Amino acid sequence: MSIQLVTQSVGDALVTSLRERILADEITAGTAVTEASVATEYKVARQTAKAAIERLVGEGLLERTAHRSARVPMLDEARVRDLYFARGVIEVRAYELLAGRRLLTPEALTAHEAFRECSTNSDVAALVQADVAFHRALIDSLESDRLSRAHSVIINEIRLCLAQVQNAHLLAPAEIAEEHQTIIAAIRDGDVPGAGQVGLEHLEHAERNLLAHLRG
Amino acid sequence: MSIQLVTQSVGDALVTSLRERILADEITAGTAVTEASVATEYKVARQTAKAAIERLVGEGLLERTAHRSARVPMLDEARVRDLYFARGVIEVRAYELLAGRRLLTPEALTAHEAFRECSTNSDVAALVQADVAFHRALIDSLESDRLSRAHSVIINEIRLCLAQVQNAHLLAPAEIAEEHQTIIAAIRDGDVPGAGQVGLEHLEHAERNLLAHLRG
DNA sequence: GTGAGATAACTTGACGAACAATTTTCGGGA
DNA sequence: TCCCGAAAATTGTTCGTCAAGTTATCTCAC
Repeated sequence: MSIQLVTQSVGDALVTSLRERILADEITAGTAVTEASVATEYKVARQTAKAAIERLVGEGLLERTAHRSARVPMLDEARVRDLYFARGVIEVRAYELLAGRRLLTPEALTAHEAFRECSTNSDVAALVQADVAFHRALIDSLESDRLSRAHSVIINEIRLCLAQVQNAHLLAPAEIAEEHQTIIAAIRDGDVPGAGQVGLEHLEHAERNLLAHLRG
Repeated sequence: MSIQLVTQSVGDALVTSLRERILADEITAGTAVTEASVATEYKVARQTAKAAIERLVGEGLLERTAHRSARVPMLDEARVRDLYFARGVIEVRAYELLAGRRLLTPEALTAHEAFRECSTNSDVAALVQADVAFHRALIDSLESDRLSRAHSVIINEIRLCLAQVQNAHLLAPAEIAEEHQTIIAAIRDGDVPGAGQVGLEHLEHAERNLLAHLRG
């Protein structure tokens, strides 16, 4: 048995890099992401750039219509509502299932602690990252590839929204940490409806803040 | 205001055609779907075929690892379990929400009637199609693009499983129609936990039948 | 000056050919 | 029979080209 190496094709690396840059708000919403510009920037063929853009369109991180350049989608109210609604459908049921099994993985608890530690300093990007990691860890606990994948797509698009309002301090870290704690407590107690309820409130809270900032 | 024409690029049409053929079990599991074969079959460039294959891989309808040909994934127990689990997370919560709103669209009711009519004759493919249409209509009632999309991906992969056991009559049409009826009734009555419960049982029923056939 | 229409520039859609890297297949030798 | 190396097949990636559609620009009539 030989030792396995982890390799990555140019195309995969390109997608990864672009995704990171988009989620970091380094590629801002509205600006055109043309196949040619990506190709020259990364010194790859236009075909390769095209393929990467198409994959990101599939993930919802870029938008495009025929014969027009791809753009990072603009943050708008309908989008935020739809994203949080879809996310809620998945997460609420997931938390209920976790509570039913009293299932709290070390990963989830570690992610919770990590968020807590992050919440003392004020680096917004790191905070968003830790928050996402916590929710992702809970979903991953159910060990369903398909569910994790569906959740991940939605979460990434939400990260996009959060990135676009990064400057605004619409996050009260301590409060969020507390809400996370109540979710964990409900799961630990096997409180099925409670886990769904506090999970839902946590999401509604975040959605309200985001919408308020969008209008104000 | 000019009249809008519906056009479709070669690539889109190619994806659509391949998807239909895969879901119709015309492209059987295990057989290689090479870029070259698709290109020559449809008389398109290899790049075009490659892009189409990549999109289908993204949908879970094809599987591929680096430098190896894409194949329709093989039906296996873990896959069925994962698919029905993920589907359940989405549909159960969706039915609860529909019940909470007492929301039954004409489309959903029409789809239910269509399935009923289908259930008298014995065309398995049409039956699967009608069943999928019913569940899709219920999810679409929530009018969330993201949720419908996530659900659609999972449903398509389930259709793949059903296609592979098409010969087996693991469906009791009348029974399924009855279960659909109970879901509708629960939603109409605003019975939130009931809607989730009967929805879950309906899915578990289908999953059990599929798993039993897989082993037997 | 302004608006409409023609024109040019830009961008994507699709194709063909080519070469490298990797996997699979196959045939021959121990 | 089993293993190994060569050949074939397949994907990864690039370049160049043309067509088709979109956006910007410019001109000209009013």
